[in-house]
Amino acid sequence: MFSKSCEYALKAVIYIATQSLEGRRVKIADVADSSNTPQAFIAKILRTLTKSGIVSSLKGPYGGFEIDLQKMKELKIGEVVFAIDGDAVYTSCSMGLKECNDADPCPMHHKFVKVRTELKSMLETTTVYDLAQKLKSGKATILR
Amino acid sequence: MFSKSCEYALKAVIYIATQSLEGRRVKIADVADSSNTPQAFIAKILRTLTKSGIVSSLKGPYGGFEIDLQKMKELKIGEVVFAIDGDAVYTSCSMGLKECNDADPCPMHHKFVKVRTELKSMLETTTVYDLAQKLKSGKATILR
DNA sequence: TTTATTATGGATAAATTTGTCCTAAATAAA
DNA sequence: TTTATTTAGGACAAATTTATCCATAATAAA
Repeated sequence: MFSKSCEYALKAVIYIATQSLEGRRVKIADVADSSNTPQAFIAKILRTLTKSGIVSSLKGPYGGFEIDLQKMKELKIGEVVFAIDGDAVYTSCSMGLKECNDADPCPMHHKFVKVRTELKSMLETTTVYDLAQKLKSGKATILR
Repeated sequence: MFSKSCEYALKAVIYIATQSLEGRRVKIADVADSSNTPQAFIAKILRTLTKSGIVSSLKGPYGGFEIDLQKMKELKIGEVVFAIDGDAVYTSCSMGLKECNDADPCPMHHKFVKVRTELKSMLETTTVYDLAQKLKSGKATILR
């Protein structure tokens, strides 16, 4: 569904959000440990997320990553997915056709669009804040 | 969503079905041309589909691939997806957790399951015959 | 101002997926 | 039985994704 990079990004963003809720900035090593992702790899992904304005970063001692409360309440997980995987989830054809749309569809198009629309709406309505709450409350996990 | 191999498989199976409806067995080169897939690669995928019993093959002159009418009416596209990509579509966690289920979910689990259930039901109710009809009638394309 | 700390960035490596090529085996027709 | 045709199978190559490593830049505290 999503690339591995994107899966890592989602975990990282949600973890950073939980820590920001507690007023803590988190280091790369922290993120890697707490989201079970390879450190050097998640570091690279975090760069992308920083450039995209999804998280903010600070170098040096007491530095690290954070997401402010206002931001995480507005931030939809779809934006994280888009930052890493682009618009493939929204536009790509289930059979891999370059162009596939209502006017000129592949055989699966109409059925597939229904599912994709539901996915899209899920991604566009779920906020990072929502998910961070679930993680923080212990109702969900990010490890394993 | 699906692997490229799986996309190719779907196109190939639907194409073979349309030809079987016309009473024609199709050669690998045919399938490759008509579904816009690399020949040697689709050949390998067809082997898997043959082993899985999704299509049947015959060697030698006048040989090729086919799917009988009864079979294509029963065959759900989910079976094709499963033959190539395994059960990832049905079971894999959106955040990549090894285990993720109702009892021990990732933060996105409950929302994701809804989408996945819809996808699953689509895959389990759509037959190859349905899609072959769409292609045959010109209401859909498999090229581009 | 120096030092320790932490993100940034680029080069490179490993793993996986995608794609190609060649030979063998089976089959139908002549 | 021989030949042409077509799938089967395995080895190998290219491309992409995932992952690691090391040097640099920025920052806070001493």
